[in-house]
Parts: sequence; structure tokens; C-alpha cells
Amino acid sequence: MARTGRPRSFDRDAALHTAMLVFWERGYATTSTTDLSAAMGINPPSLYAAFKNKEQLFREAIELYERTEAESSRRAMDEAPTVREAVAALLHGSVDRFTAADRPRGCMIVHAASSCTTDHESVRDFALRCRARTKSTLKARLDAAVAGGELAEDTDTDRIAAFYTTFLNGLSLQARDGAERAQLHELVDMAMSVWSPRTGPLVAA
Amino acid sequence: MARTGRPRSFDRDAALHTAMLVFWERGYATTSTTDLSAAMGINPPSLYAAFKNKEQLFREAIELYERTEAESSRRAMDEAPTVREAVAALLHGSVDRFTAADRPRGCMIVHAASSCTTDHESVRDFALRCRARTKSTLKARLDAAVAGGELAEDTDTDRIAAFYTTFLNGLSLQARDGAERAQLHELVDMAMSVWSPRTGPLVAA
DNA sequence: CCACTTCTGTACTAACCTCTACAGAAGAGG
DNA sequence: CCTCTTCTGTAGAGGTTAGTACAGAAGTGG
Repeated sequence: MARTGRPRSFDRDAALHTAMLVFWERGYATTSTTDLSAAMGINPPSLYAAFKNKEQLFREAIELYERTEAESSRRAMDEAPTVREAVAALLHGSVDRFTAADRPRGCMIVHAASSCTTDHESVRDFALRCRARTKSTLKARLDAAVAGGELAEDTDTDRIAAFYTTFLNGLSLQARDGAERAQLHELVDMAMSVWSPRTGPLVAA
Repeated sequence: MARTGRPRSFDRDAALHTAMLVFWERGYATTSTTDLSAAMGINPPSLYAAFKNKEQLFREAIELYERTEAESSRRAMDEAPTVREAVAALLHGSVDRFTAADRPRGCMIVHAASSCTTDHESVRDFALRCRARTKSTLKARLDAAVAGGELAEDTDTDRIAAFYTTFLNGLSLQARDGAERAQLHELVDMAMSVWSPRTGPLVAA
């Protein structure tokens, strides 16, 4: 049945998208609801009616980010013919996203995490789980390659996933510090040189 | 001549050290002067008289951090007999510092940076310059190795320094997320496997 | 002892924070 | 048209922020 009552005067999805950009740019704790309501063009009561409160709005913004931004990395990985190309696609794709001209630099989730303190533990934990998901997605792709015979049976996929996740986080910080896109792509090439076909990345003793 | 007037009732250096730990743990924007004055055991007027304001206190805290923490990395690099060992010492030493039980996890400067927004541009720029210094210190060590014939003449020292700096920032985030010290050391070993003696790290096309 | 200087605690300001009460506006159903 | 529901803008409550005015305390120099 149709909803009764006065209809909402703004597009909820568009407003959420704007909120995502503001949080992405400024982090969680350092973004005020005044910033948000100004950027979204919505007065506080409407904002709270539509999104409950600042924390819920942030969670929805993160979920939107994962559905759009992070999903593109995931798809690039799935479409790559080899594991090595999958990892390269993840890293190079992320560099492109981290340095896109029309969006804030770096990864929203990496940035959000560091702007949270012990005061916002639930938000912090939420962001932490999101970051852990990136690593496990990568690990799953590596495990599939082991299962498919593309990587040696004894490959330490957890360690490799941790290595590239760590590097990826570093790239996000560099991007936020203003590093050139081309330089970041070069760094990805360097990180990929850890890789040797079939045996997977070399692991020093 | 001796200073006249009522003497200060607290140890300024000890108070600054405490402030450093609080900023390190909580970041800049997300630390309130109330947090600081409580942790330091000093009432606001004394705090402001001794350190001028929050921003100046933060700058002094960063400088103290650099003099103590960052300096230990620098010394480890200088004492290493080879470049490769110097880089390894920098990374392994940083991992130990990032996961020390009696201090906040990760790098204070990396953390501080992300907790700053456009509102605190002067603080942000200050932290940015500090991070750039880490890279140039590393680059200087690599350049010295080239000059001394330890690395090939055409080694791209800037790129190598950028690579390890990026990785180091990633390690700081992992440490803050609660990664095990042993695992981080393993990741460092992986990053070092990019290295091949004399020619320096392999750089893929 | 006294003047002078500097620090200390109390108590405060002005601005900002997240969030909301309330009255009126704008639609749907009858 | 009238009622009922839900949204909207104004305006502000209650708390926290960075920073300070002021009176008194605690030293030094004479």
C-alpha cells in the first residue's frame, strides 16, 4: 500500500552518497552533523528522521562504499585470468580509485578507522571488520588458485594476503598525502616483483 | 640569573612525555584539552602557560617523538654494515616499536596525520613534512650506498625509498589494528625479498 | 618584612557538538 | 472538505570544546 503522510523532499540515496563523500574526506569523529546536514542540504530533523543518528548514517555510508568502490576491486580480481593478474588488478585498480579526481583520496575505510578513538569503539570495530574482509577476499582468491593447481600446495596464502593488504593500506596513506598516481603504480609494480610464477611470492627465511 | 616568582609545581618534560602518549594513542583532533590536562595532572591555566595552546603542545610532542622513537630507527640504519641490512633494521626496528607493550601501537605521526582534517591544516602539513623526512632519510642511505659502489649506479633510490616508506605506513596501520608482532616481522621479510644484492630491489617493467 | 614576579586552582566564557520539541506544511484516504 | 500521517524549518536543550580572568599562593631580591 502507498505510504501516507507528507512525502520526503529529498532523494535519500543521493543524500547518503553525499554523506559518504563527506565522511570519506573528513573521517568519522572529525565530521560534525552540521557539516553533514549542510553538505546534504537537509535540516537536522529530516536527517535524523531518515538516518536515525550520526553513527547509523556512517554505517550506511560505509556499506554504500563497500557496495560501489570495493566491489569494483573484487570484480577486477574475479575477472583476471591468473592469480598474479588478479592481485595486480586489485592493486592497480585501487591506486586508480585512491587517486580519482572526483573523489576524496585514499580508502574511506582506512581513513575512517584512524579518525576513530576509544570513544567510538563500535564504529571502530565496524571499520576493522570491513578491512579484515578485504584481506579474506584476497586470501580466498589465493586459496582458489592453490586448489586449482595454479599455486604450490604449501603456499602460505594467509601471509601473502596480509602482505598485500598491508601494502594496500600504505598506498591509501600515500594517496592521501598527495602522491602521484603514476608513482603509486610504479610502487605496485615493485610489490608485484615479490611474486614468482607457480611458487607464488618468494618468502625469505 | 635565577628565575624569580613561584616555581612550577610539575616537571615540564614529564608532562610533555605524557601528552605525547595521549596524542599518540588518540590522535590530534580527537584528543581534548580536558583529556590532556587530566592525564598530565595539570590544570588548564598551567598547561596553557607552559605550552601556549593545544597545537603548540602537539608540535612539541611530535618533536619529542622524533627525537626519541624515530631517532632509534635512524641510528639502527647508520650502524648496519650493508644497505640491505640497514633497510631491514629500519623495518624490523619499526615493527618492534609499533608493537611495544608499554606504548601505543603504530607510528604516532602516521596516526596523527589521519586524525587531522582540513580544519587543522597547519598541523596536517607539519605531520606531512615529518613523514616526508622518513623517506628522505632512507633515500639518503640508499644514495650513500650508490656513491660507495654498494648499489648499481642507475638504482632508482627514490622509488625504493617510496616503496619501503609506503610499506612502513601500512605496517603502522596493521599494528594499530592489533596484528601480532611476529606476523609483522614475517611481512618485513617478504618485503625484503624484493631485494637482490648489488642491483638493489628488482623493479618490474 | 616587603615588593615583585610567576605559578596555581576555581570558575567561567563563547563557541561548538549531537540531537530534539514543536508548530506548521503537504500529501493520502474517506 | 476534513482527518490522519509524515515530513519540514525554526529554535533550542544539554553537553563538550578550547581557552581565560582573577584572586590567592609561593617563591626571589632587597
